[in-house]
Amino acid sequence: MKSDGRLARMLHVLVHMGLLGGRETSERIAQMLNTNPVVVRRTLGALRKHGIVESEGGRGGGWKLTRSLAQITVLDVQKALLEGQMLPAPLSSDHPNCPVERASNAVLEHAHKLAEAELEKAYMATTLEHIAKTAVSKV
Amino acid sequence: MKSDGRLARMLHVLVHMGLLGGRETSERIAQMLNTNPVVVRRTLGALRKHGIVESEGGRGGGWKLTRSLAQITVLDVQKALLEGQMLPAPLSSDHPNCPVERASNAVLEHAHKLAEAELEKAYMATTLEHIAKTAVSKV
DNA sequence: AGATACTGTAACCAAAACAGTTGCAGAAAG
DNA sequence: CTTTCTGCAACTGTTTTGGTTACAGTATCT
Repeated sequence: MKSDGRLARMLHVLVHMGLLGGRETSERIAQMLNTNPVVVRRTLGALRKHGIVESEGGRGGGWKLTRSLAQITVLDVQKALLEGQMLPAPLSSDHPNCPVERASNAVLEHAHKLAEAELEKAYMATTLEHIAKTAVSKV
Repeated sequence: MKSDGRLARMLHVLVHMGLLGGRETSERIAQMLNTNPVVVRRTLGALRKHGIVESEGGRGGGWKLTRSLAQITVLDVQKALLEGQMLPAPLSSDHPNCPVERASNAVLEHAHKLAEAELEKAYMATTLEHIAKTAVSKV
């Protein structure tokens, strides 16, 4: 399974933005992430749609958090990045009428729903401020 | 995120094999899954390495379960198909020494471990016989 | 007004993972 | 010694993420 690094990268950069306090350009954020300004705009754009950050064009523009680190949970960020389910069950659809396939799929779906609930619970319980404090205390 | 259909397909076909009782060729299994004999051999090959099925070459050969459906759990099948972790945390590794990145990664890792434990528990609690009975009762 | 410093977005290419396909070597039964 | 199987390598297609280039739009400064 392929891991999608966007969540980790966004957590990383949002915490930095919160700690710095001001507005940051895509260029500077890209340097924080060892990547490209366009990738940053692409990904932060998804967060903007969900009201987590706001952007301003033109000279002196850039990106800023719309609320404090304490008011943003990991789940907020994840939901902004994901279109669909967080942990979709990998079902088969080769024979939709086969009762065996349906029974297998039902088992997988149930298990994934349990795991997803656990993941969501953990994500919801963690704010970006918590991450920031952990990081600072370990410097 | 991309869903890997191998687990669902293998559950499907293993239950069929268990219900039929005998030896099945890659050709017939491929028809059950609407796919190709080579894909079947490739995937069942992973299960053979873990002792879940055995194969015989030559005329009259094919694939057979090594134990009963009641003695195979979904987790057994999943472990046979997966090399690494079941639910790897999608971490970032852009700045390994940055305490913020490390704190973000730690949070993600912890949450995924909880979810993975839940998934593993559900997989371990479900045998293929359970799937077979569910399917048969719903015919 | 016009240069400058930003974002927004489209259009590509690259890499990774799973799936599908062809081709052929090897083995076992008839 | 032919037929019927598996085993395996090699190639292609597809999807998803990431990286890059290019260019249009916008706000600020002089």
